[in-house]
Amino acid sequence: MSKRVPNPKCASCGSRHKSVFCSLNSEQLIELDEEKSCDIYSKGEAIFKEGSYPRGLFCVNKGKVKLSRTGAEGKEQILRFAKAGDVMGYNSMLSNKPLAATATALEDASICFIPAKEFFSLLKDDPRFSLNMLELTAKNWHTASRLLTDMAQKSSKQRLAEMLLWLKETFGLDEDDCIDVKLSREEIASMVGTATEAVIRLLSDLKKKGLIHLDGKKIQLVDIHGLATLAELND
Amino acid sequence: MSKRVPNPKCASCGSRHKSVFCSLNSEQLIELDEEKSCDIYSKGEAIFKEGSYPRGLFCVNKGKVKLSRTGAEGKEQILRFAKAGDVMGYNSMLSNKPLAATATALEDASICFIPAKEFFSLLKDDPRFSLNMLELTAKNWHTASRLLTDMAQKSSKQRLAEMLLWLKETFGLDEDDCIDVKLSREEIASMVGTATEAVIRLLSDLKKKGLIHLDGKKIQLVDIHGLATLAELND
DNA sequence: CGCGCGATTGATTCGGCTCAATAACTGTGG
DNA sequence: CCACAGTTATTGAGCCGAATCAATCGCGCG
Repeated sequence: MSKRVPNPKCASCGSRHKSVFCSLNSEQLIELDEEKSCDIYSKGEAIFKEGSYPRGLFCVNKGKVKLSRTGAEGKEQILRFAKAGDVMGYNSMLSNKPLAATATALEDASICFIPAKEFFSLLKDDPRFSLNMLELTAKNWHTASRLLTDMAQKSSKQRLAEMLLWLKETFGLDEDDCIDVKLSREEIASMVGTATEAVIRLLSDLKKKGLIHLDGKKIQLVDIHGLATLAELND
Repeated sequence: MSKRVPNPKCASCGSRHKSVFCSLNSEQLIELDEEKSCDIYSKGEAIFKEGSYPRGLFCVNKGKVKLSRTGAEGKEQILRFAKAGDVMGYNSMLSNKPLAATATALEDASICFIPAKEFFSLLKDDPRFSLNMLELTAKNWHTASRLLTDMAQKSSKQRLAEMLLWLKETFGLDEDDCIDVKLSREEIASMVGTATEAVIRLLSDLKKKGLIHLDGKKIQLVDIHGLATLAELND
């Protein structure tokens, strides 16, 4: 399945400056290059699975990844996404708990792997890296607390509108204002926390109201402000 | 409202060894004692409010605190609780975002306040403290991801059973196997993410099934294993 | 002892889930 | 390049959990 490939160099990684590794010096980057490895995962392939213990940190070099959790009846719940420059698996290593989520490639992706030893050595020796990681985990909490509140209090229509805006923030829009990621209706449903059929009906509803346009998996955001209003207020 | 009181000493704080401060040496503890302050908040009083920026870290010395967030229509959603030894407000400081939650004393509480400067100085100079904080924020994520999945997928009855077990884990049981915290039905509802009336009906349901006993605000857990089964499986 | 908020119960409504049937689409091999 | 098989998307009907609204009860507190 996954295929080992030559390491891309951290120093020339376009995403480094937006990542937790932004503060590393060239010496640290060279060490990282020596210790890490890199694999290609094809679309749909699992990078790691919830419940297991990771031996290191995963960092997305290229591609899009969904992080999801399997609920009581085997139903998937998407927790977040990762794209180039994002790291995964750190929560599990830091808390010494099994991985809370499964990571799956949404498209062919190249993922670097940094052994735990190297990760902890950075944490111990570089306070700036520690602070970056703390900032990252703290932001996660901020996002999670909002999601939790929304999930508990908002209607599925509001949540869908919100998720569309979230996808826009995460992946951006292409030249046609379409959300730049391909997700199945089922995957959207497991973000919103509802049934696939409901997503289809709600999307078609939003289209009818002129807030979005649909063309297969492509979702064009027509009225972003309208979506935001819908997500906040009721109906 | 809140009343400044003489600082309790960190070194003699019964909760220190279970807290993020467990690794501090006596010198660091003395410095902490000098920098911090301590206030008494009475039941129902707000310790801090979501949306504002904290000037430091809050640490519960005595008492129980709920951390909640106000949703779109002013409805409260309880995110977590804090008790002696727990710290609050760090996510906001670390991510430089406004506080995501409001902290309210559930009973008269004594809360220490550690100025941001001192907090960041500890983070910078003591890698063990950084690691403790990282472990804490990472565990938060683990909990939040489970809550999120449950909120999205489980029935309100299952969530209620789960919350009762969660309260047991957090606050423990008294000599009568009653959950050792007093919450209104409304507060329970804003944990579970449902309406007050629903909580009442569901609690009475659990009582009928012999899983719990009720006596006013006191909730006695009769069949913990049964509750756990209910929380996991369907109905 | 009475007031008022929190708790409880009942009736009704509605959103959203489930089940079922069809249609559109994707990739695969002939 | 087309036919086929297996998904994935869509639509419809019916049902159920849970929210809402309304009324009463009971307990704690002043």
